[in-house]
Amino acid sequence: MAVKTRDARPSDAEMEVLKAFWAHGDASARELHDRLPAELGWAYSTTRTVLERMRAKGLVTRKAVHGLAVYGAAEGKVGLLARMIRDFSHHVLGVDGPLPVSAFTGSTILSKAEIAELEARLKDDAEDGR
Amino acid sequence: MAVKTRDARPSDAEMEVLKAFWAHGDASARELHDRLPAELGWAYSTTRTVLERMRAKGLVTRKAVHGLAVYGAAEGKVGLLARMIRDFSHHVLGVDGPLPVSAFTGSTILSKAEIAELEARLKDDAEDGR
DNA sequence: GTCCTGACGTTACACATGTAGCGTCAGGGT
DNA sequence: ACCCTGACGCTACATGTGTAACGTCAGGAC
Repeated sequence: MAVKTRDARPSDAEMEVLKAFWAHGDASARELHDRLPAELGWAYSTTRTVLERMRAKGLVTRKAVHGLAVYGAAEGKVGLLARMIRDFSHHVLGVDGPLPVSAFTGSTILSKAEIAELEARLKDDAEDGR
Repeated sequence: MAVKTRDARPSDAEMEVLKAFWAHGDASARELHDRLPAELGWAYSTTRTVLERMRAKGLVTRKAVHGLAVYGAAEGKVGLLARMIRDFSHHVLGVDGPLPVSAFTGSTILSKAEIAELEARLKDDAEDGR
């Protein structure tokens, strides 16, 4: 519970990586690269650099499995998205109060249950993240 | 209607400027600077630089009024926000279809009418902005 | 034992962004 | 006529981001 994954705002490229982790779980750099959408057109080295930077920022974790480096998202999808949504709403839309997430029903990366959880979080912790 | 204000995604700092324009209308660099929230702590020169970069990107317009440079938002609040929301939703949340904006009712920078318009736009043009 | 291959770490480089200073020129005050 | 002030244009510089190559080392192929 003492996860102090405080801020760390993922960039666009980083979001792609996170989505891949959320969708298919932890992976080695090579596996991750292979599962990233081909449209990105990244070179393998690009994938690795992005990954390494994310590790530096604490966005992904890394553990050695039989000597192979395996990465994974450091923070859960819902938690991170809650923060990002709050940020966006506040800062771009000027919305302050708790906002209904009813809007995101069509999400391809969130299940019904996750949306419910997301809603709960957005309603909840509005006064802690620095 | 041939406004081709295509993309141009405003950064955080740029959003501050746009919000100021939307809230109080066109202004000279000095006026704009004075009306920006003091919490930003920008130096006047910073305001001017941001403004100039925005002009380069086509985010703001500039006209000389009696020799004084007066700037203004190039694109309407609703239009720009519609694009930003679509972007965010798609890219961060993986939402594709038309999304209900019902969520943004608490916005301090959007009126009821504007939210309605926003909703219309989000529903509408989903296939043009390259 | 030698060599190839793939994983790793390190470094590079261009452009965006946040933040700000310097030099110049014109108009108004005295 | 001269100087001050403010507006403008340019330049600067650190950090973030997108994108990628180079060099090294270990384990398996032969």
